[in-house]
Amino acid sequence: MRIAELSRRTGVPVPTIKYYLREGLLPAGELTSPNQARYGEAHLHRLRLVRAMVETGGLSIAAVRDVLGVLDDPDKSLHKAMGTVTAAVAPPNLDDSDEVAREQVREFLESRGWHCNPKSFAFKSLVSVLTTAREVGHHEFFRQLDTYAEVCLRLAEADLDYVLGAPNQDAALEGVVVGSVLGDAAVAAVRRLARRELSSRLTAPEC
Amino acid sequence: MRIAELSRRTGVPVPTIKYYLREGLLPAGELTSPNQARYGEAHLHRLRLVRAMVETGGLSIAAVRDVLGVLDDPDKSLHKAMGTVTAAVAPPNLDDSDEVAREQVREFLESRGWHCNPKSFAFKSLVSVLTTAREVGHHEFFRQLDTYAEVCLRLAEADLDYVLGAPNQDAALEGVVVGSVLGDAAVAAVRRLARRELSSRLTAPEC
DNA sequence: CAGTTGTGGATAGCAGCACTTTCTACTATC
DNA sequence: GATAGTAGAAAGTGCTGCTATCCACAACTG
Repeated sequence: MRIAELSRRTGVPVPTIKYYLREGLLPAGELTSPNQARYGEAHLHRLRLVRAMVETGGLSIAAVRDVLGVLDDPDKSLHKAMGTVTAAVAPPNLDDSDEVAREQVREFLESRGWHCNPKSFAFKSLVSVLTTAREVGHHEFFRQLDTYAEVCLRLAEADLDYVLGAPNQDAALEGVVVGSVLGDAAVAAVRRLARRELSSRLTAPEC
Repeated sequence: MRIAELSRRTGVPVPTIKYYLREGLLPAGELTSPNQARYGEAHLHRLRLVRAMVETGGLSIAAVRDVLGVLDDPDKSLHKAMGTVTAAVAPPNLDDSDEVAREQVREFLESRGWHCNPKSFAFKSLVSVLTTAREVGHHEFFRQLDTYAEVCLRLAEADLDYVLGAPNQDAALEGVVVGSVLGDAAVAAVRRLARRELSSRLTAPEC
C-alpha cells in the first residue's frame, strides 16, 4: 500500500507519518522507484503501536524510539526488554539522592525478599516518589508500600501470564511493551473507577 | 518570610515562584508595602505541593490549578474532590467513541456490581485504553480487567483508609490529591519492581 | 498526450508549554 | 548613598511534536 492508504487506515496524517519515518519510528518503505514506495502490514501495525505509545502511553518520540529498539533487537530477552521499557517509560531527571527515601526502599525490598539494583530506573523511580511524599509532609506514605507490593505482585503475575501466553517471541516482546504502556494506563483507570465506587458507597451506602 | 527564602527552602527559582503567583497556583503574599510582600508556612507547603504535582505527577500547570481549586473549594466533599482530581489527572482528548470497548467496560462494571456514569473521566479513560489495545491487535487484553479490578479495589481501600486517617477535612482532601497523584506514580514504580523481580526469578530461579 | 493527483525527500514554520530573562520602580539595609 | 532585595509585568527562550510548503518525478485519467 502507499502512504495515503497507511494514513487512511490509521487516521494518522500523511505529514506525521513522514515525520515518524524521518525520526526512525517507522522503517522506510520498499522503494519501487526513486519517489515511490510501498508499505506493508508490518508498517500498519508498527504505526498503530507508535500511536498507542504516544497517545495512550504519553511517551515522547525519543522514548518510543528506545522502546521500538527493544522489539527490533536481535538479542531479545524478556528481562532485558523489561529493563529498557522501564527506563523509557520513566520520566527523566528523577531525583534519587534522598538518603531517607533510599533507605525506606532498601528496607522495603528486603522485607519482601526482592532484589533490585539501586541503579535501576525501577529503584530510582520509587525513591523519587517517596522523596516527594516526604517533601509534602506525608511521612507515613511509605506505609502504603506493603499493600502496593502485594497488589503489584499479583499484577506482575498476570502480566507475565499474558506475555507467556503469546504464540511466539516477537508477540511476547510486544506483550511486554503493550503490558507496560497500556497496563499502567489501564490500572490507573480501573483504580479511578474503584475509588469512585468506594467513595460513592461511603456517601450513599444504600446503593 | 520573603520570596528569596521561599525559593531557598524549596529549591524553586524566584522567577518560577513569580510565574506560579501570576498563574494563580500560589495565593499572593501579604503586602507590607507596595513592593514588599511576606509569605507564610502555607505558601511554603502549597509550593511544595505544586512541585510534587508538576514533577512527580507530570501534571500541567492548568491541571494543577484545577486540582488546587478543589482544596480551596468551600463546598468540600471527598467524592466531588475525587472526581475533579480524576478529570485533572486524565489526559485531554481521549477517544471513547469505540462501541465495542464501551460495551466491554459496561459489562465489566456490571459483572463487578460497580456503578459509574459513562460520562465520567474514569469511564472514558478505561474505554480509551481498551480501544487502543484493540487497535494494536490485543483483543484479549480486556481479560486482564478482572485481575485489575480485584487489585484496584484493595488499592482503593488502602487509599481510603489513608485519607480517613487524616486529622481534619483539609488534610483529608490533600490526602486525596497526594494519594491520586503520588499513588499512581508509586504503584507504577512498585509494579516495575515486581515485574523485574518475577522475570529475574524466571531466568535465574536459584536466587 | 496534457493534466491531475500522489509521492519521496527535504526544509521551514508553527503552536503550546513551562519557564527564564529583562525591565522599571521602589524599599530596606549596610 | 551605594548595594541588595522585591513586586509586577512583559517579552524572550528552548523544547517538543507536529504541519506546511516546496520540488522533481511517477502514475494514472480522459
